[in-house]
Amino acid sequence: MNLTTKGKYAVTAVLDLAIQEQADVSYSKISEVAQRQSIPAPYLEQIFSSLRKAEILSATRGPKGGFKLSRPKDKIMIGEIINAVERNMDATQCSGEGICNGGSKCIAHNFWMDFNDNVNEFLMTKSLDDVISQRRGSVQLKNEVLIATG
Amino acid sequence: MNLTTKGKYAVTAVLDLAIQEQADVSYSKISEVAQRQSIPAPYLEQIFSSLRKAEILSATRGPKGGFKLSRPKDKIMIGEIINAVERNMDATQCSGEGICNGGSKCIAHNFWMDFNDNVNEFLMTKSLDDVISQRRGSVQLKNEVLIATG
DNA sequence: TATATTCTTGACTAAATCCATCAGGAATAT
DNA sequence: ATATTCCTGATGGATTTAGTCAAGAATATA
Repeated sequence: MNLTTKGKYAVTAVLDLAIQEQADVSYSKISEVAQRQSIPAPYLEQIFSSLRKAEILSATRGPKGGFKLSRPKDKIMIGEIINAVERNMDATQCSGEGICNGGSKCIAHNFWMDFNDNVNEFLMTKSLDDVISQRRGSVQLKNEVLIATG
Repeated sequence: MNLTTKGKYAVTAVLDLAIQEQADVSYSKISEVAQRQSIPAPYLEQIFSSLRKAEILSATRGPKGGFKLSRPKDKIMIGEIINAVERNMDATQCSGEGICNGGSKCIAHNFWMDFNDNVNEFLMTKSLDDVISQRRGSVQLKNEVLIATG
């Protein structure tokens, strides 16, 4: 599994756009976002390019142009952002193909599949809105009911 | 966050030792484990060295020597193994120090902390025994009650 | 229309990290 | 003694990461 600076920058930058949207700013320039979030601007250029291709952001060129979210902030999941810019979020050694020990599954294969499920469940159920609102434990997982004990 | 071949080899190799133990084999040689699990032997040497220092494995030298688990297999958690050999399993950009945006916390900081908690909870509640027994959903998480709906 | 502005694309690079290999030494069983 | 096995540290090639840079295309505005 891989979660690099690139993916973290991506999440931070998209969160920035979501916050701008809350403040009624529609388009933000790369240079603005880069400065606010301490991200190298030319690097953010690359990252936003991927996010636009993944239809998470939309862009217009020229003066007053920039980037904005392509969907409401409760409809964009953190996992989407990461998948758009990261190379490989799979934990299995064999990319899920089950050939991790000489053509067959290694003894840890199913464990890493479960781990993948866990990570994906977490990342795909957290929206930009959830993160901005600092909501914790607000997501009701499949087959589970949350009961406060403290 | 980082989960590399090294960490995956480590988990596989320790699972191998746990399975050997079940078959009443006490000590296994590096070369044996390496061959069974398709892991380069000199690399596994490095890995086992770290695991011994972390007191997950114990070793004896000489003929009939080798490695074995230092504890029962239900008392060794997968997360321990990974922590012993991987460089950095922290997802925050600032190693948790809260200096990810010019001295203060970036807007994604708390999210990555939650993500860390999620991953650690998963990895630290799965023992070698759990994985070998293919148990799924057997772990009751804090503040949660599992209720089958299907 | 001219111009400044902003995204768009692709090539490029230094540094870091990963994934090992290898050699020589130390301990131990027989 | 000797063979066996772990122990340690140095080394190195390949890959990936984390950016930089330059030239071009689209757009708003005067």
